[in-house]
Amino acid sequence: MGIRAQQKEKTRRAIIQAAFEQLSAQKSFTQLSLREVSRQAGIAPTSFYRHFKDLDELGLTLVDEAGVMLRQLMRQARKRIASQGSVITTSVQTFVEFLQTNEGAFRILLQANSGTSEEFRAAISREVDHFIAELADYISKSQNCEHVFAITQADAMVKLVFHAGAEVIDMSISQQQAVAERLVAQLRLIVSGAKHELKRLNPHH
Amino acid sequence: MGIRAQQKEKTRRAIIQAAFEQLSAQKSFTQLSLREVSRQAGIAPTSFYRHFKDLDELGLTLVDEAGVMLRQLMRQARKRIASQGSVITTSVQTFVEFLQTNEGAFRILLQANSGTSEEFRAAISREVDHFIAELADYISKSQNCEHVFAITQADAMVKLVFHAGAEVIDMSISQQQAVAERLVAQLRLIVSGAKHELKRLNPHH
DNA sequence: TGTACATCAGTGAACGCGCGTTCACTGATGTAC
DNA sequence: TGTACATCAGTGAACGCGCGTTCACTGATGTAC
Repeated sequence: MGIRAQQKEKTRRAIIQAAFEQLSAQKSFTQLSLREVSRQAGIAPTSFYRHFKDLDELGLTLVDEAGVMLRQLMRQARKRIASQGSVITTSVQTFVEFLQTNEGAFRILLQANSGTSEEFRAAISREVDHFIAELADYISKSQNCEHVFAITQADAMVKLVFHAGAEVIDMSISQQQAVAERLVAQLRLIVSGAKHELKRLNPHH
Repeated sequence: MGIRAQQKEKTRRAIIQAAFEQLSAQKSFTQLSLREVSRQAGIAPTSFYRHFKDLDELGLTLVDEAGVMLRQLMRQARKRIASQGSVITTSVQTFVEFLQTNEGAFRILLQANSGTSEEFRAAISREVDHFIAELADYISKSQNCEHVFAITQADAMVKLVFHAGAEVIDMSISQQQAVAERLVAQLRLIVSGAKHELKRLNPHH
């Protein structure tokens, strides 16, 4: 890669990073401004257009990046589960750690999808659904249950996890602990309920 | 109430209604503009100030109004449950009906709390927590279980319901049906899991 | 009931501001020979 | 290696726009006597 391409890539990263950094409880994606992001990225507002057609295109890029991180999270959690067991607590713990490391990335997915273009919302749904589908796969294998039943569980679990994530991200550590514990209890309820239901439907186990 | 006070109240209602009407999947509360709301309410932008200090104050009013509607929803659901039984499906059905009747009101609560003032988010939390507390009360009575355990269940259920509501509100009726069914299955999982856990902890029942 | 004054919801003009976007330009990097 | 030209990331000036907010005002409604 030539010097010019390297520099361009560096600027592109600066824009993306600036956008992630601007996301907070007080400022959601829809409230980002091209000028403000450019300012923080250290470029003139007009330079923004050398990298993205508009803010919406940047938004889709942010969602993609966040998706990549989600997949890293999954891989990491799987690795830890394999070595430690205790699926639920390990997963929740891994998730909380990731929240802290990749705050901006998760805000894009957790925060309001509202007030954005249909395309943007679809992109977020895609990432979340992908996450749900992977979890459902895991569940249907380990419980040897129907796909729909696995999806029902996975959907509930992921939504509770993400919702808790959205709460946790702006909390003090002590409050985080309480939410994490409640989340673990809730996930256990679902797992326990699923076992119960399965037995009821397939008594020959 | 004099003519002047009546007219003032009427204008105030017009502002609130205009704000609710402007909320949609594409436009969240943070994206409302004082001028646009005033335009739709049929008044000059400057008249807005005769009723609200600023948009934030209007926002808090909208949250209050939505809270009132939530409480109506609860009363209605209770009444129906008493006469029909089948707690879960009745509740979900009641909720879906309410979503359609009070769309704007629910968007305020369901949509992104993000990108707003701390006060605004606190007001929304208050309404939702109140809803959760009422449900937890009901649960702890009917299951004769510990308060924390009831809260865990209620929190999970309300969050799943609200999340499903946020999905449903912009869907065609056929898609709504699928989400509603999945939601019912998820709530059943939680109830079933709770029963299971209770038995495990209190075998002398 | 009639009159004189006070209140105050609603208004139009005007303001300064940050925004997204366009344009022609610069000068370092890349390429062809 | 050296030269002449092409590319293109980054720029500063300029634009029109909708915004929130202020101000002095109007005229219907309310009040006191």
